[in-house]
Amino acid sequence: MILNAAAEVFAQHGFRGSTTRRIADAASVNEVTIFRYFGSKDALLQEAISSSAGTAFAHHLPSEPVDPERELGEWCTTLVKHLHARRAMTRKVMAEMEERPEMTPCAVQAPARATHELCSYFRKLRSNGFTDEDFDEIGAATMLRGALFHDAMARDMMPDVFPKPASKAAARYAQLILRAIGVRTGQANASTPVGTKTEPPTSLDS
Amino acid sequence: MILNAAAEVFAQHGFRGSTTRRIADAASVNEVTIFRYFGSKDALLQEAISSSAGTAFAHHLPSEPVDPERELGEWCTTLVKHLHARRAMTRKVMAEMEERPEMTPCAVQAPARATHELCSYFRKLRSNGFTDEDFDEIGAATMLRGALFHDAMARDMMPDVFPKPASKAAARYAQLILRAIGVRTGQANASTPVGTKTEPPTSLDS
DNA sequence: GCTGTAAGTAAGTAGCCACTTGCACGCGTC
DNA sequence: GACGCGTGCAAGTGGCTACTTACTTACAGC
Repeated sequence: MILNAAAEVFAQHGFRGSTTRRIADAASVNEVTIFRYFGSKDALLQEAISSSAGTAFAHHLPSEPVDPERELGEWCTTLVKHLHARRAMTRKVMAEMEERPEMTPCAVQAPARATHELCSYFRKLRSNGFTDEDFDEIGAATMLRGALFHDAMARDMMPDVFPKPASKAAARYAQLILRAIGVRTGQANASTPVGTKTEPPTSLDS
Repeated sequence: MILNAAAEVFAQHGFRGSTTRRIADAASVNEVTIFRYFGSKDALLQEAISSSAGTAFAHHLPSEPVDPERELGEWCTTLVKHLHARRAMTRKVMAEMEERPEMTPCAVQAPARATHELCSYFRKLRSNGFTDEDFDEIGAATMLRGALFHDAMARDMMPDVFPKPASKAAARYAQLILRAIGVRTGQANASTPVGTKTEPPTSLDS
């Protein structure tokens, strides 16, 4: 399908690098077919990107918290996987924002929804007595989302400065944010599990 | 100066959008001069980017913590300003990483140093008795850096989901991470200051 | 005044780009 | 078998791009 091919080529090469020839090759159609269907490269990529961004993140936080550490940990882990799978596309859209601002609105909806969901979960935590602190849920939600976003986007550029293993990092961020808003978590605070010890931070640049 | 002009054009338009003509115009020199000096567009941009990334982040955390909330808050605030000022360049470098991996190494040094500095500050906090928890300092440092990075990169794309005002967000992240690692902070936990109340999160999508 | 050097100017080359045109082929319908 | 329809193919257009060449101008030191 042409749209999928266009989205993949865009994720790899960005707007200017997504030549109609490359997209046609990736979609195994003739270059002319693209213009017959979509009229122009701009229209094709616009549609490809928004249809690709439309693929929503399905996993939801429970409406009534039961085991915050587990629930939030799982949610964060799947969200990071989702973000990581789309990191190439996200990077390109963010880089192209200044030149092509018409791309952004669709790309922004998903993260906005996620932050919103986090906010109301945090509020539920407070109203259900998991914490008695009067914390700022927007700040906490944004901070957690920031950590997840950063991990998904930047880990492959500089793997040395991220907590390992990658599969457990998201749960650790979740634990930290729960502690920050005064929710008691099971273990002390995520000391490194035995056998997968992270190297001492003094050797970061090795 | 040609290098500065090239860095600016690249930050605005990315690699493929940085035509030698554009750079020459921005630098107010003749296009041919560029080739006489640098030989090729690739060489010019490579040099421009690494020289621009070389501008280090000067502000340092104290080697002996005294007032963690203030010290860390100020450090985070200036770091976010620094990241924010360079956000266009950072976005482009990240987007171009897959196609031009030779750009990344220089862009990665600064954030690695910052994380490293955070780590040792956190360790000092523990050894100096500001907290008695056995927290994972790499996780905490990365989380904080992630929040700052995310704020600097994404706030202008989706300002609605970030804590306001922007100038105080960094200090709030700092407060949250301190709470997460068990350091007592002055006020409860950053309830919104009177008069700049953030809107209720239910109206996020308005 | 001569010379070397740094810079500008004008023109051109070869290649890629988005996009267009015209024509051919195959396939299902009536 | 005529028709419409979807698609492929070949070729071409005008514009941009990196980069080159050949020549000119301006200035500084001797």
